[in-house]
Amino acid sequence: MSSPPRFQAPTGTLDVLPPASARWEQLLAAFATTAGRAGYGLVINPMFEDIGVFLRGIGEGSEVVTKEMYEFRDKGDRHMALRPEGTASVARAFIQHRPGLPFKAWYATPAFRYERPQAGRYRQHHQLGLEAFGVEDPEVDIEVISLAVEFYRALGLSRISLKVNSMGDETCRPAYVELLRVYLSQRADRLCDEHRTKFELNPLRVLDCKREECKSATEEAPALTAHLCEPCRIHHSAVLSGLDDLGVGYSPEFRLVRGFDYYTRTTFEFAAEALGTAQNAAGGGGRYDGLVESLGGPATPGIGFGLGIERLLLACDAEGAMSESTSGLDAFVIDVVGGRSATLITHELRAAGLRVDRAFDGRSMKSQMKAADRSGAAVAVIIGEEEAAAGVATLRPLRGEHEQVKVPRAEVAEAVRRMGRVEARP
RNA sequence: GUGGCCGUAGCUCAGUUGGUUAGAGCGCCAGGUUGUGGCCCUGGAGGUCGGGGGUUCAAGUCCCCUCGGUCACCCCA
Repeated sequence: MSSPPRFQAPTGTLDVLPPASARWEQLLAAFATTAGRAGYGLVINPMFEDIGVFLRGIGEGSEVVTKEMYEFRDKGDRHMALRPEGTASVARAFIQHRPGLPFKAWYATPAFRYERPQAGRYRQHHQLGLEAFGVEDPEVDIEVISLAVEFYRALGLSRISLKVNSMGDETCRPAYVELLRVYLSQRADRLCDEHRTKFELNPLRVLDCKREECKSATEEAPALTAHLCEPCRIHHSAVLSGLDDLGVGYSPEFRLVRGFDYYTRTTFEFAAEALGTAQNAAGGGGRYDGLVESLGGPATPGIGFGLGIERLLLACDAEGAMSESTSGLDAFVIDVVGGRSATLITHELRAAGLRVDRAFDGRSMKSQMKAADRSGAAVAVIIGEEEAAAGVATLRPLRGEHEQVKVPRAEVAEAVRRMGRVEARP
């Protein structure tokens, strides 16, 4: 019947179909709840922007921007790009609309990066994130980090580790980078092949290098956290003590260098320890006090957090968290007298707030019963010749110990509710 | 962008040293059971063997190219 598919999802993209998509719904609902409870409102943003938003926002020192961005010219010859992450365009919207401060927002968005796909890495992935603009107080850093922790916990994930660092600011970072540059130049021969010649470009990257040579060469390297200016030092220690006070476990990690240029002061990253794959970052974020200004807005501090849905679900799989649930249908209507009764009854039951499906195409009772069984519904509502003549419906429980009963048409909704409630569904 | 491994039915796979009309299990549809799902039995639908080219009397099987998947590097969610 079918020839080989002419079209398929582009490399590195994913189709998420039911029933697997049910977990996406749960995940989104859980995130909306966590963020909403803390006063963060949903922001819906374009998936593409003038490319400058990302070049100036995320920065040209980031490979996500220089090598991986989907860029194009539209029919008006505007140079656009698909968003590679969420924060820069939320910042752009903040500048454009000037909402009152603090501006606390959350988002769910696809993100696009042209890379070779592998476990937990796609060309289109989906991010959940939240941002707080206009607050310099370290207490908001603690809020953002703890909301992330709370979200992981809400999903039932336990093997998530947290690393925290500070990137300093424009006062203390340049001096530190120079210090690191000198340190590295004295040990250049011990660095990995790539960084031996390129460490000058971005010395911070060497700290993050996974190769053994770089790791051992930087073991004794000066830490930025030890060279922060006084305001950054006070900020950083307030964040750490706040996490302590909330009982949030973390490890300080002076090697933690995140991929976007906009970070200042607090940066953090969550790793899913249950994932044995190379891509185990389950989320991360940090403070970006210079971002709004670099996009042409008023100097406004900010901090945010983002995570990738696909990767988070892999972590859930690895931990056995958030397993797929059944359909949750309350009833399945079977009609062997033409199908119109099913139309009327499903309509009534749905209006009564029940979740109800049915079969079409006038199939045999046996076939409809099979469909009812497969649907996961708790109860089959059967209309045959007898029921149609008598103005009743037969209710047959599909799980559990109830007896099959006949009820008047007007009482079907109530009877379905009764039958479904008593049987605890797994 | 670089490298390893892998592409046979919707899914998981078998297919001998190249040898007739390519198989199984699960799933799907129908029947056994003309008013009852799950278990069982029977039957059916479903494949241009990822695509293209080549070698050969003969290719799912060998060779080349290509597309896709997967894992790793790199980078990150």
